Amino acid sequence: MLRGVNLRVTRPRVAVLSAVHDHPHADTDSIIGVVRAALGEVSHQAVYDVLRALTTAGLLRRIQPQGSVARYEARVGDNHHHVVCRSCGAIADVDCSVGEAPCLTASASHGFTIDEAEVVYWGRCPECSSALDS
Amino acid sequence: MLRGVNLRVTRPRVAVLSAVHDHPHADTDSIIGVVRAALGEVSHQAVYDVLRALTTAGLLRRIQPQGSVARYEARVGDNHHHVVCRSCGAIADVDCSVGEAPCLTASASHGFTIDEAEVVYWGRCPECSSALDS
DNA sequence: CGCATCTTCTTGAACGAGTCAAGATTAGGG
DNA sequence: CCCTAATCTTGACTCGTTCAAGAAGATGCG
Repeated sequence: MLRGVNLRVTRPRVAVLSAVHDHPHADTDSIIGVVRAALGEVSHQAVYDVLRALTTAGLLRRIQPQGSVARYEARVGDNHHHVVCRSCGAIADVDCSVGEAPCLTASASHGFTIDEAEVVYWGRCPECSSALDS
Repeated sequence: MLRGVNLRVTRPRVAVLSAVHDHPHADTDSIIGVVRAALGEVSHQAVYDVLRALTTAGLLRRIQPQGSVARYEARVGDNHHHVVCRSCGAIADVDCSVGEAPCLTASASHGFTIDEAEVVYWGRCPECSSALDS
């Protein structure tokens, strides 16, 4: 999998990759924690580095809703979006609601060449919703 | 306008508000610059404070595409979205392409109560597009 | 108009995510 | 097995943003 994108196979890389697979939408700190649990001491720099390398290679996707730190997920290339909870910051996946490329045709694009539409739904997760009612 | 939302009318506030009106999508630093040009010395803290107050009051909207610092705009409540240039970071407004509330109906919302859909289009602005061709 | 009060601004320090840089390690090809 | 270039470690540092304490200013009332 790493070889498929011309990257050397190192222990930190394998660990980061499986960490993200096992913990979708995890922030960098959590990933560092998981990786350290698996490998022992690993520098945060290495994790940042690996995350960037994998993101650039297209194996990971970086998401960063407002007011949150960077998070990573392994689902790539399937054009899905995210729901973010306004109170607790939980993130869930949402499949594209209107076909293959949702809203990709902006009405007035000002001459921009658009290649991607990113959608973030804001609301409250079930837990926070019911917590508000009580 | 400020009184309408129960905020005291101070020189920094007026200056910030008109700065954002005149410079849509400006980042905080630019706003500080504009405000200082108008008023003389103003602390960055005051600007941050005012921006937050106005955002909370609903007079401004804060946007923050990935890899960019916070930006503010005065168009609120009309459900429009943004195109962001991948190379130079320029931002332009895009009216909602599919009616009042675009994509607001996610297919599988995981029980989330959704109240807003935020759309960011990624691409290249006319300048950067042609710069790439040459 | 002047005063009391509470909000807002100034000053200065602190925080945290992320980045930069230099040198030690290590994976992979020959 | 060895060489070379990519990768990891260590540690310092940047930059946007926030926190805190005290001074200044706006608003309402007499």
